[in-house]
Amino acid sequence: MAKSDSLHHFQGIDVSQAGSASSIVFETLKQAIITGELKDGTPLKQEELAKKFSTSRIPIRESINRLEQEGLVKTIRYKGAVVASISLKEVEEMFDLRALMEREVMLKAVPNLTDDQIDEAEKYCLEFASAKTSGDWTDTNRKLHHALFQASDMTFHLSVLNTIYDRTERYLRAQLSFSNGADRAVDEHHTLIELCRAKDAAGAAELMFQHVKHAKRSLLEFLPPDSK
Amino acid sequence: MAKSDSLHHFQGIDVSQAGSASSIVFETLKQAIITGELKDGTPLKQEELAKKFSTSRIPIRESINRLEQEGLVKTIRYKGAVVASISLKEVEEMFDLRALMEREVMLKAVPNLTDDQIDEAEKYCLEFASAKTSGDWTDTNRKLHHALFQASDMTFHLSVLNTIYDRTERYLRAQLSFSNGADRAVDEHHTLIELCRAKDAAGAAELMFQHVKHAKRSLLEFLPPDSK
DNA sequence: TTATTGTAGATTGGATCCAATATTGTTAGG
DNA sequence: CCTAACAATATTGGATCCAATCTACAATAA
Repeated sequence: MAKSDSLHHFQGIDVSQAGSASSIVFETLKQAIITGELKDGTPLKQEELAKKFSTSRIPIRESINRLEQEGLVKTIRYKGAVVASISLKEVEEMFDLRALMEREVMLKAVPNLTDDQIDEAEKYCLEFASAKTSGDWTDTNRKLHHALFQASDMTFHLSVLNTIYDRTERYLRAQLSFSNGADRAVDEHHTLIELCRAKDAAGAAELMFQHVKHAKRSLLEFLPPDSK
Repeated sequence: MAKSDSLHHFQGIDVSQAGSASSIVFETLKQAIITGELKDGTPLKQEELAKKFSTSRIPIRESINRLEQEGLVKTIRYKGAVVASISLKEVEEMFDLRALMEREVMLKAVPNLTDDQIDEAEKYCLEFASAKTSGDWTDTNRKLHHALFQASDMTFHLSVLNTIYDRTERYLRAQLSFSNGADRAVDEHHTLIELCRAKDAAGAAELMFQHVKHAKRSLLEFLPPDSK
C-alpha cells in the first residue's frame, strides 16, 4: 500500500542491498579494478582478500564470481582469479558500440531534456574542463554523459553503456595521465550542450557519435599497438 | 504443502559427472530460464535446488549470483530469488538495440563470408523453415544468425547480442507457439542469404535491420499490452 | 645430464554448522 | 471484530572445516 508520500525522497535507496558483506566486497573490488588500482593480471587470492576485508572466503568468492560475470576478472579452476585484461580489438569494439548507442540515446534524450537537466550537464561540463586528475576527468565525464542520457529513459541501453565504461575506464585514465588531449573534448562538450538547448536532436546525436569516435582514436594511438 | 513442482525436471541430474558443480547448476538453471521451463516469478529456493542437484547450497548460491549478474533472476536479501520478468519497455529496447547492432555486424561480416559459411547458414535457413516446435525455431534461428555473424569477428558485439537473445528467447517461444508468424521471417532469411552471396553488404545489413524490427513488432502485438 | 615421478605446500571447491532476518500465525487487548 | 505485539518457522548470509587439484621442487633412474 502506498505509504505517506512525504517520504518519496528515499526512492532508490535500498538499505537491504547495501549491507551484505558480499556487496561491499564486490563494490570495493569493482571500483579498484575500474580505477586501475588493481592492475591487469593481478592475482586475486581468496585467503589474502579475506584477511584484508576481515571476513571469511565466502563473500570473496561470491564477489569474484560476480566480477567474472561482468568481465572484469578471469578465473581458472583450482588456479585462481586475475584481473582481466582487454585486447586492443575489444577496446575498438567497445568504443564503436558506444558511438552507435550514444547517438541513438541522444536522439531520444534531447526532446525530453528539461532546462534543469541541461543546466546540470553544463555544470559537469565546466567541472570537466577544470578537472586536474584523471580520476576527476573520468568521473565528471561519466556524470555529464549520464545527465544527458537520463532523459532518454532507455534503461537497458544505459546498463550496457555502463559496463562498457566500467571495462574501459582504467585505460582512459592511463591515457589521460600522460597526454592531456582533453581540449577537443571540452569544445565538443560545450557544443553538445548548445545543441541540446536548441533541441537539435539530430545534431546532438551526430556530434556525440563523432565525439566518441574521437575519444576512441586518441585512446588507440596511446595504447601499445600490440596490447595482447 | 504443495511444493512447487516446477522444478521436477532436475531430478536425476547429478554433479559427480564433470566440471564444477557450480558450472553445471548454473548452465542447467540458465537453460531452464531461457527456454521458459522456469516461468517468470518462480522462486528459486536454495535448499530445494540443493536437493534436486544433490549438492550443498554453496554451488546453488553461486549459480544464483551469476544468474542475477546476467539479469535472469532477481534476488532480495533474506527473501530469496525469483526468475526475473522483463518489462514491455525492456523488450522494445532490446530489439531496438539488436536491430542496430545486427545491422552493423552484417556490414562487417558480409565481405568476409566464405562460401562454406553461407552454405551453412542456408542449411539452417531450411531447417528453420521446416521447424515444428518453438524450441527448434529459436534454436535454428540463433544458429543461422550466428553462422552469418561469425565472419564479422566482433566478439564483444556478439556477446552482448547473446545476452539479449538469452533474455528474450522465452517470450519469442511463447509467441511462436501461439501465432506462427514465421512466414515473413522465412522469406526474409532467404533474401538475406541471396544478398550475402551477392556480397551486397549494405543491402544485407539493411534487411537484417528491418528483419529484427519486424520480429519486434510481431512480438509486441502478441505480448499483453501491460506486462508489468 | 635429463626426464620422470613423487611428495609437500598452496589454493580453490564444497559441505556442514551457526547467525541474521523475514514471514506467518497466534494471542492479548481494545 | 480488529489491531498490535510476539513467538514459531522458513530462508538466506556467513564462518569454519575438509576434499580436490594444481604447482614447485626434489629425488631417482636411465
